[in-house]
Amino acid sequence: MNVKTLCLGVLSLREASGYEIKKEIEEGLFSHFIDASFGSIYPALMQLNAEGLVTLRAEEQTNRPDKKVYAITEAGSAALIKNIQVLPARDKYKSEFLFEMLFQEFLPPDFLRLAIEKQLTDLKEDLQRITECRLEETCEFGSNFVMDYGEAVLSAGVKFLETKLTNLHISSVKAAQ
Amino acid sequence: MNVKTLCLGVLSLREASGYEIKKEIEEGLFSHFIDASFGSIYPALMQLNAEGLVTLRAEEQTNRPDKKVYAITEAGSAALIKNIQVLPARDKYKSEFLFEMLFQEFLPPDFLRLAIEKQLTDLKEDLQRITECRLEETCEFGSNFVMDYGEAVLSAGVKFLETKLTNLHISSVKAAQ
DNA sequence: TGGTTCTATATCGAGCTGACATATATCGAA
DNA sequence: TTCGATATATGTCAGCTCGATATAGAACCA
Repeated sequence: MNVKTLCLGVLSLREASGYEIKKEIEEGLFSHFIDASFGSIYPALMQLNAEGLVTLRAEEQTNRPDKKVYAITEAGSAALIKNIQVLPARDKYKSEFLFEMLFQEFLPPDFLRLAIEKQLTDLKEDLQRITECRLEETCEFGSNFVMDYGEAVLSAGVKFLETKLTNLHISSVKAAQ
Repeated sequence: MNVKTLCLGVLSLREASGYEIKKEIEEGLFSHFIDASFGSIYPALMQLNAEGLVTLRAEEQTNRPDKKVYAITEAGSAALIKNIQVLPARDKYKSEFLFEMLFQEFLPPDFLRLAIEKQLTDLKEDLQRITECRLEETCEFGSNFVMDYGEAVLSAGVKFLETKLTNLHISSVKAAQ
């Protein structure tokens, strides 16, 4: 699965500019399970346009570069549907946090606590974003599935880390006594 | 966090060849939260060697290319400890599965079930690998933290998907009646 | 008035993946 | 017994992606 298919996915919900696609990926429904940068989105849109899978309409704006609004074509929809009918590749999960935790014996206690608190904040932000997505009633069939899955997994992480933090607190109080 | 730091991390546990590092990343403790290919591991090891962060010993083998065994140096350990004392970047999670689920209204019911079953199998395989890691008593301070976190999150995913599959079954039976 | 953030497009070096090439050993199935 | 698959073992390379950077005006707050 590449950025081109991802763009087709976003454009199948509504037409959008490259900038708006990036925002959808960062803040919207897609944010929990996919990422892409401008450096891959813009070339992908140009290619999709060349292949006839999207159309391009330049929206004039006073004193700004034209907003290039892309819309999916029928061929694009067909390509999307074809691309998603492939057994999904294994999830890819990269976590510097867990890497650092593996070597926590070499970390100063204060830093350890700070790192765990950051991870907790990140997870809670993700959960918050899901809550916001639920309020914006854009709910298709699949979006509830995705949001419920995300909520289940993220909540489990939050619960685990909160317990760990409490234990850390207790043991540091004990050590001080 | 790059592949060089990752290699230092693995080598801090025991000396290993590039091939063995890859295996550790695929099957061992690191598998839950990091990935790297030969195309990045071999160049990383060469660079680390050039920088004096690891040493290289060629182990002769009959009828096979020499096994190049790398070991971390003191400078390497220092570099590792320095590199992990940076607040971790946000977790990166990429899931083709969830992308497909978002558009599940366009998927044939049989494929939908198959995709969910594959995801479930993948998650259970990950859980199984954690169980195996627990048996091999290589447990450092941090490894329990990492394994417990992984178990918490993966179990939540499994539980969610099993419920979904049951519901799918019920609704397809109802539809058949 | 000045600083920060937002809208908006685009490029590019560096890093990484996934596929391929190479070579041998081992082990089960046809 | 032969054939294919899997495992050991190192390495290259095209192509994809990230993250930083460039550009530039708008909006907003202090």
